Amino acid sequence: MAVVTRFAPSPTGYLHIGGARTALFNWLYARHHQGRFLLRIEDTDRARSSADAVAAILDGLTWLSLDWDGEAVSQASRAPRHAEVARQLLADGNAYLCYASSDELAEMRALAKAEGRPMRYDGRWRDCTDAPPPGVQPVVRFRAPRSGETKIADHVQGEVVVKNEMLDDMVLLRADGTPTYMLAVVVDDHDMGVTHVVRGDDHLTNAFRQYQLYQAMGWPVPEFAHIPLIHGPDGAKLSKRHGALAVQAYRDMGFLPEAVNNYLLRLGWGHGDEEIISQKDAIAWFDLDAIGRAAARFDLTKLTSLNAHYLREADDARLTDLVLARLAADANARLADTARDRIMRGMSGLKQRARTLVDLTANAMFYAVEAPVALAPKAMEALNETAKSHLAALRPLLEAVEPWRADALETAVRAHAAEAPGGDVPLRAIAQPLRAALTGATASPPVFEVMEILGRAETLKRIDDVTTEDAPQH
RNA sequence: GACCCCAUCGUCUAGAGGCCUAGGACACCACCCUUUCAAGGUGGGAACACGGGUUCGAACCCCGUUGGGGUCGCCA
Repeated sequence: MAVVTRFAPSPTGYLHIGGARTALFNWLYARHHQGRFLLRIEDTDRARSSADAVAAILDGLTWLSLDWDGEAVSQASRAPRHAEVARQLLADGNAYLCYASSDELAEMRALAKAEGRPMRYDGRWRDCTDAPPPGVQPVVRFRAPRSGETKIADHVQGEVVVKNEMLDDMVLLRADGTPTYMLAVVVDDHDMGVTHVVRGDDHLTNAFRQYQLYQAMGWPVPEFAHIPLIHGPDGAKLSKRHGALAVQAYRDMGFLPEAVNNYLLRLGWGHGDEEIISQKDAIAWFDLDAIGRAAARFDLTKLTSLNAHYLREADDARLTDLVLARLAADANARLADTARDRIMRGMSGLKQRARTLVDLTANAMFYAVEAPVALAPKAMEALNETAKSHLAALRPLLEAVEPWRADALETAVRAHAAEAPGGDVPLRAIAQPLRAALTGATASPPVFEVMEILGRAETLKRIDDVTTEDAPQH
């Protein structure tokens, strides 16, 4: 049978990093088996759902290139079908009407708490033949088995058993006739042909009640895989207030989607000693049974390291576009006409020195702007009097170098350093001031490469800017 | 509190009774390379939570303890 998985977020907020991992695992499993990966928006709680949240979720999945098959299903739109199933359950005696008021429920809750046991509906309407109280809209409750036990063979958690007496009669249809999550998720997963339910292990206890519902309807029960939640760096649960950022936040921080995917994949899943895993390999290797049972902590440093790797591998033109877009958003950047061309040509040298797109953009700034460049404090320090005299002595030589290429420039400057009056000067005594003058920083791509890309005129202008008395200071 | 789940370096993990004096990655330290910074190379410190079993033999199996986590809604 073809594998069908689904990702079923509720649109009450953005797609956070934990949800993204759940989506990734579902996607990977489906693609591994050449099955289908479906998307269902669980919006049965109308009050808390929003179109913005749906848009943010779709945007997040798209950015991670987790494409879903077919149209995203709105769970709310399927309410009539949910009600239909509830009616069938009622007709079959697997459900009943419950007229208990919220006050009565609150009493049960209070009593349960006082007695130190979990809140469970006491089933007072389960077999009640009394006349219903006037004016009360009933809810539909599931008639859950009261004895025996329910067993789930979970792909991650293994075999988990719970005594049926621990489970109460859950609400299927609310007083207003709308379905609850428990009913909707089972009906939809069944109707959509979902074969494997992969979700956070906060749903593990729900799985038992859902299992019973499948049984009551006589439907085949899907395979389950409840994956551990992601924790924050301090081991506490990752919450929106505690590091569970929207995937878009990682995009803004300058991470590449492939790095986020690789990182998320390695969080709770491993394949031998493999660390850098391409999407192709991930699809080939992914397996639910290899998912770890313990919760993992989110480590931004490791994500950053992975990102640096993917940045180095990324296509220059793609990175140039990304950097330019960030530069364009920076109101302070005075972009030169040649910015794109220079950044594109300098990208291979730039990208291997950056860990995020934020770094990359900052480091590309000296290529993007027109002279004079802003000097960082350390660059200013490097440009002391000795350094300036070296630059001044170098200037006429640079004016004459042919061709204006990195290799020729390096040969010329090295020769000049070796022939310097008063013994040879170490190359760095000249290269560092040059770097400071040309890039405004003390670290950059190879300085001769920088010179070639900037061109003779721009190079000389930048040298003049720092060797002239009224050089602009920033 | 009840029920359920989990437990290998700081972090992510490999490990499915002997291959483990526990491997890899990130981070950290040192050295090499080097025009800077990265990258790369080499080396280093760093873990089987604890206590009982079972076994010729346990990181791997069992029990308990401790410590984490999850769930207990007419939310999803």
